[in-house]
Amino acid sequence: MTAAPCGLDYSRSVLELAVDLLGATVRHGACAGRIVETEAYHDSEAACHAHVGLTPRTHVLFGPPGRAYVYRSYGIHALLNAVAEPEGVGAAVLIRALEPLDGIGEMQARRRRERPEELCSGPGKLTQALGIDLAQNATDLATGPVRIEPRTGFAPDHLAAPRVGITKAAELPWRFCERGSRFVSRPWPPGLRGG
DNA sequence: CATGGGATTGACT
DNA sequence: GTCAATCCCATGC
Repeated sequence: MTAAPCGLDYSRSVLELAVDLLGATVRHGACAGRIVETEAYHDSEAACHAHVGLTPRTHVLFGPPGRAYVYRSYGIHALLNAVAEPEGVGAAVLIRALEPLDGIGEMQARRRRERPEELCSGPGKLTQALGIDLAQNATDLATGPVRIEPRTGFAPDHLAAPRVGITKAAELPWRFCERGSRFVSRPWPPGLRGG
């Protein structure tokens, strides 16, 4: 038996952090959800924004671990990441899906959807549901407006698979989902389901 | 300064 | 299955 972790170490390997964030809670205002899907990004591979080096956009990624990296995707959506690894390394974990916990009425109003499965089952959906936008970029995830509370107890059983929606470094299995969750952004390929 | 490309989503055929 | 919405920012001239 290993001891249950009592905190999150954002400075560790982005792959380890991506798994460790499964089961953690994201909270913003009155809304909160349990992380059921993550993806890892690292400056050593081409899908990561930090791959181009230090620019105004990637400044946060290369900064201290444990901060939020929020950026606009396709001109429409805000996507939430947790910066990982020591300062000087550009790496982050993309939060891709949550299981809604608190403030569900508020999430339903923002999303204009009723079903819990449609509130946070995607990286753009969960930021809309929780009211997270670019104003929260670079804020501290332990003390800032957007907080991540470590899970209590053991890590959920999970599956690894290739990341979604990228064209570069698409072969790396750096997507992690809680096994059996109905709140993930999209179903697993046939044959992998239930693992 | 002009251009092009997205770590997406929802509506539609 | 296809496709448009819409904006930040990296890149190139």
